Amino acid sequence: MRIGDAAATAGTTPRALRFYEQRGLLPPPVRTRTGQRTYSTADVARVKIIRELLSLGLTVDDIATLSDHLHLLDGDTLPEHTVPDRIRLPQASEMFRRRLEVVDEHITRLTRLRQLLSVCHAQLAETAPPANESPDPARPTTTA
Amino acid sequence: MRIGDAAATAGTTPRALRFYEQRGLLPPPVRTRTGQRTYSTADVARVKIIRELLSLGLTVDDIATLSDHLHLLDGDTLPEHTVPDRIRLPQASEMFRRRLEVVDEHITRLTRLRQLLSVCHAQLAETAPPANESPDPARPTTTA
DNA sequence: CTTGCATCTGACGCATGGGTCAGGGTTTAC
DNA sequence: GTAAACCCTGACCCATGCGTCAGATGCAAG
Repeated sequence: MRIGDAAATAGTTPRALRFYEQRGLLPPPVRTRTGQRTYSTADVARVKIIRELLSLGLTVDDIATLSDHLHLLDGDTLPEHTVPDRIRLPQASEMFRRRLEVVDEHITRLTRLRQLLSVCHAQLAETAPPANESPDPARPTTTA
Repeated sequence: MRIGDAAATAGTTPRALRFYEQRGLLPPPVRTRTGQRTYSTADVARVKIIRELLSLGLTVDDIATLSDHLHLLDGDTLPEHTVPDRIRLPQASEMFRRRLEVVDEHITRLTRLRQLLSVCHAQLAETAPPANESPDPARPTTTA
């Protein structure tokens, strides 16, 4: 599978795959002797995971730090590629901790923002002719 | 009050104030006849609100759209400056609705991410020699 | 063999929220 | 009166996550 198909299958673009590779999110893929990248379905799966993590708010650098442990997620079965060292494990663990803190903080902030927006919205509805309003959707759908 | 003091009082920099002004978050301030900007305490209050909203994740453009309604928040008492029209009210209301949706979505995503991180962290702790771990911080501190 | 799409590398572009000069006037303090 | 500190505008710089072009090959089809 060459880069175009791989990218399409993963729901992204060739450019993104090269970018991920360059930034260490993806192992350097097997090349044909003429230099064309070839990807396996495992590679594609990994790309999907990467996209998921990005969409969740992790940065490229975060994911690069994690790249040797991505197999902990879903069906990703790619071998570790950059470093086999256990030395970075505590570091990764630290990163998780810090990330968790940041995420918790974000959630807190967003919850406050939500409240604020909803107050503004309500006040606006009072002073303005009611156009088309949705009844206050109460609290965030923490259904996840 | 000139720009330096105003910025310092609001906890930011002169550059930021000029930037907010340029992007329509702040009304063009009164100038001395030599062209220096002067700010009132109301202006400063508004800057604080702007910073709060930014820190909550609103973009500059969002806040610009809201700028005529910022007085709904806190003690902001600046007059509306760009448009007195009521025409944009429904639009602003729409914006609030959409923003609320986006925020809710973010909260949902972040909550998922949080869970994911916490799983990874736990698995890492299993396979790795326990260096220095914090006991799983459970759920986001929704203390706000 | 030739056409035409896919791929290669390298480099510059975009939006965000400002930081940081550069080159020149203003205000304040001694 | 003169230096220090502040302010002015305009312009370029940073990191992120790619998009987009340019010029050169590669590959599959007729």
